[in-house]
Amino acid sequence: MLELAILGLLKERAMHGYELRKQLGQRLGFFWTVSFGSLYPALKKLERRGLVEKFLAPEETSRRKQVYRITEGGEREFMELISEGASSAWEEEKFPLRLAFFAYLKPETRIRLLERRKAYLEDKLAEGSRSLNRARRGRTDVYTLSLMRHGMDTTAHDIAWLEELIAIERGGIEPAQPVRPPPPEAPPDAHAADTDGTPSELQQR
Amino acid sequence: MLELAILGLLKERAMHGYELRKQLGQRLGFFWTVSFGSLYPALKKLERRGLVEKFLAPEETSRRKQVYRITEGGEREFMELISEGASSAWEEEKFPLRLAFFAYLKPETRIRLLERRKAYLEDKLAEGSRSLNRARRGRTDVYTLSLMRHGMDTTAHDIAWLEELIAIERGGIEPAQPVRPPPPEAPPDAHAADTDGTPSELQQR
DNA sequence: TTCGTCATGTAATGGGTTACATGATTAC
DNA sequence: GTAATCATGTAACCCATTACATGACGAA
Repeated sequence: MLELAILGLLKERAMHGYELRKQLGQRLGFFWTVSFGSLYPALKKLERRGLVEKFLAPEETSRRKQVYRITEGGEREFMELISEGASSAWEEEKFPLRLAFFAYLKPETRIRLLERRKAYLEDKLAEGSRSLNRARRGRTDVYTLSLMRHGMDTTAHDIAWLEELIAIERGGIEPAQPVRPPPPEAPPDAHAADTDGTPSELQQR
Repeated sequence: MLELAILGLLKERAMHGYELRKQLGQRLGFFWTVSFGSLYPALKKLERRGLVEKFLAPEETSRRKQVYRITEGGEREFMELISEGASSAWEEEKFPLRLAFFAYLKPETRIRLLERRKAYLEDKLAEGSRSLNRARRGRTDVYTLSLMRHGMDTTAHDIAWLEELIAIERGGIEPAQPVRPPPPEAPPDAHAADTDGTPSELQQR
């Protein structure tokens, strides 16, 4: 989970740990936040595996920022993780993360994943409705019933959202536009790092 | 988390591990499922702490079912866990579980918890809208944007649901009605007066 | 007699968190 | 000069999971 997120963000541009976490918070904060206690070790582990590499920003900035950049192996790993990634139980938690990097996938793959997720939620919904009936026959308390109903509402809403996304994909509206990583590599201007990590130069120039 | 769930279920009636898991799946399956690999050890741990106790169903069933019953200490622990339970980050995951046992709480406590949760979600929503604006200014890809919007929609929906629950509580409609354990339940000789001090005095109104 | 489901457990591992420690830089 | 926030890290733990092992019981 964390690894996918890190690789995905580093794919856009090189960053140091602290910034990585900030970005994560801004983009996926709704579903997901990481603590430094897991971020830094994860970064080290990725480095040992050769999926990311440090490129210490030169003299300029004297502080010990550990700026990381994704390697080719990392790019490969990222693609594998995101397009299939031996994941299971269709993605209860992980799905949003995957979606956040959808722009890097081919349209067919996107559709396939969206459909898969949809099928999973539909199953869950069906199972939920069986449970709800059972619960109604027994005398389940109001709170549990309300909880079940709300869960089902939410799931139905999620399904509708997926359908919308699928329709857009199929409509070929092709809204995708991956953020392009800065040309081959750009160690020299590491100091160009913005003052506050806000996505001012998050795009291609 | 698991402990609260176990205690809550055992409060209704004595059960063995396998059954506990089934119940859990039926009632909270929408949010939550447990594996045996965590259930059994948790049960043992609770027993060591004296919060539940085994009462091997006599000769009758010869199989080695380990039937557990909640103790008085367990009841106390349960109440503590559910009404405050040093929980943090208002309950992202844990809240539904808490709600499932709301019937055991006093109306004021219920309202307090609902309000707290609501406030938390409102904060989150506000923070989300800040993130969304920021994201829109930079050129964030459509998928991330859609994800953010969907997350906010869902949260808004959750808030509305909480408001509804709060209104019901305040309306004094008092729908609460803890599941009462079916009389004596177990084989004839469950002795010990009754399964345990349970909801009879729970529903003080 | 074989299959499904009931029933209990352990060992290894995963994937994160909290709390702590340390220090540089910036803004007031 | 002091507080906030930037920045990195480690150690101890938590809470669960997967995979495995074992076996009883009922039904086809």
